[in-house]
Amino acid sequence: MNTKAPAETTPLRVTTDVVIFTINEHRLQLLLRRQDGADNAWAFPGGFMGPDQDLQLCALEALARDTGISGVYLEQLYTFDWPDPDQGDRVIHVAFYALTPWDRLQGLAGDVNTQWFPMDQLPALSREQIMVVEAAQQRLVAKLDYSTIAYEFMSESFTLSQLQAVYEIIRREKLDKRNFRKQVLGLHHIEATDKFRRNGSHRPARLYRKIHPGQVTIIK
Amino acid sequence: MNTKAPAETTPLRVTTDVVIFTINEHRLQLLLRRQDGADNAWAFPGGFMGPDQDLQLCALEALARDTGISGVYLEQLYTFDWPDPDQGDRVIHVAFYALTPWDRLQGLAGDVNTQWFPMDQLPALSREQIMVVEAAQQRLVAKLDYSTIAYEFMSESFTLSQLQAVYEIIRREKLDKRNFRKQVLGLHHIEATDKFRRNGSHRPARLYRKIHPGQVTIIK
DNA sequence: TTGAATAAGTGTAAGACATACACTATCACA
DNA sequence: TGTGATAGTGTATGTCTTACACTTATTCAA
Repeated sequence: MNTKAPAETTPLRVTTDVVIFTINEHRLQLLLRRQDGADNAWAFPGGFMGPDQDLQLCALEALARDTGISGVYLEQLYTFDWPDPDQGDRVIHVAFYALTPWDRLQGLAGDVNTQWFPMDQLPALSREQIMVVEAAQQRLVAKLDYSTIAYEFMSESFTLSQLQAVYEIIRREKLDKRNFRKQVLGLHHIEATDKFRRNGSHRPARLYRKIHPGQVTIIK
Repeated sequence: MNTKAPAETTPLRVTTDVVIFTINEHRLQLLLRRQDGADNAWAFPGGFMGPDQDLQLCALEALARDTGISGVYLEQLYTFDWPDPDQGDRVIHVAFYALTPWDRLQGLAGDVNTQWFPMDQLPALSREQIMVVEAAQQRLVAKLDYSTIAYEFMSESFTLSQLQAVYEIIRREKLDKRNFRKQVLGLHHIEATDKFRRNGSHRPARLYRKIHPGQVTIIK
C-alpha cells in the first residue's frame, strides 16, 4: 500500500501470461499461440491489462479469446518483470497457470494459431518464457502432493488407473498400484460410481467421481 | 508473453508492498509506516515502480528508504489489483514479505514514521491490507515446515531453545523439546559451536550456527 | 469353447517416521 | 549449600510408508 502522489509515479504496461496444461497421449502438454506477425515465434495466451480489468479476469478473457477455452482451473503463479523485446522498456508479466482435462477441449473454436506441445517437445522459447514454464511445472509438481489439483485434469468420471497415470506423468515416475489406491481412497475426495469403463480385452475398470467437484483443496 | 501493439495497451501504476516480520518480546511483529499526510493511517513499506527498475530491487530500495533495513530475506508473495482509494483507478500491488532477526535492527535510522506492531495488536488496516498480511502469515507458517526459512529470524548464533521459540510463536503451539531437537539436528542444517549463552541463573545453553548461512533451502 | 492376452483389483508384513513422556545437569543467587 | 530456573538427554508405542504377487473379468482368435 503506497500513497505517494501520482505525479511521482511512472505507469507501466502489465500483461497476464497463461501457461495452460493438459494431459493427452500420456504426456503433459502446453498450449502456445503464434506471436502476431511472427511465423515461428510462440507466446503464451494472455493479454495486456486495462485499468478497469481484474488480473484474474484479464487472464481468463485472454484465454477465451486466444483459445476458446473457459471454465478451467486458474491460479496466479508469479510476477516477472522483463524488458519488452520490441520496445526495450519494462513490462510486468503476471503469470498464471491453468489446467484442463483434454476431453473438454474437443470442438473448441481453437484458433489456427494455437497449438498444443508436449513438454519435452516445446518449440524454441526465450529464456524468460522458459523460466515461466519451469515455474509453472514446479508448482504443479509440488501441488500434486498437498492439494487435490490432479482432479483438474480428470473428466467428470474416471478410473483409478487414469488418475494414477496423471500422477505418474507429472511426477515422471512409476507408482505402486496398491499403495496409490490405498492413499487416494483414504482421503475420501472421490467416491466409486456403479459404472464401469470397458475398453480393450480385459476386465473393465470401475469409474469414480469427485465428491466436491470444482474445488481444489489443500490436503493434510 | 504478449506482443500486441502498444497502442492498444493502457499503462498502469505498479507498486511493491513489503510485509516485513521480525520476532521480538516473544511475539511475531510487523513493520508499518505512517501514510504520508495521514496521522492514523498505516501502510506497508513499498514504492511505485519505474520503467527501469526491477521488482525485487524496487521492494528492497523502498524498504531501505522507509526503514533503513537492508540485507534481509525477501520473497515475492502475490500480486493484487485493487482500486486506488485516492484516485479510483486500478493499482497493481506486487506484495513481498521479508524476515529479519530483531537484533539486526538495532541502531538503524528508523524513521519516526515507522513502527513495529505485534500481529495481535495491529492498528486499523484496510480490507486489502489485511488480505496481504494474512497471505504473508500463511506463507510463513507453510514455509516453516518445508524450508529453512526459520533461520532468517535468528542471529548468527543461537540456542536451540531460541529456535524452538521461533517455531512456537509462528505456529502458535507448544512443541516437545526432545522431538524438536531430534528433528532439527537430524536435518544437518545447523552445527554446534563451542560457545555457550549464559543468561540467568541456570545451566548455560549451547550456541549453534547455520552451516550454510544466507541460504533458504527446501527441505524433503 | 477354450486358451491367451491384457489391464483391474486386492492384503500383508517390515521398516521408517512421529509422538508421548520424566528425569538429571549446570548455573546464579540468597 | 539449598533453591529456582532453564538446558539437555533416550526409549517405547503408534502411525504412516513401502515393497511385493496373485486372482479376476473381459476380448479375441484359434
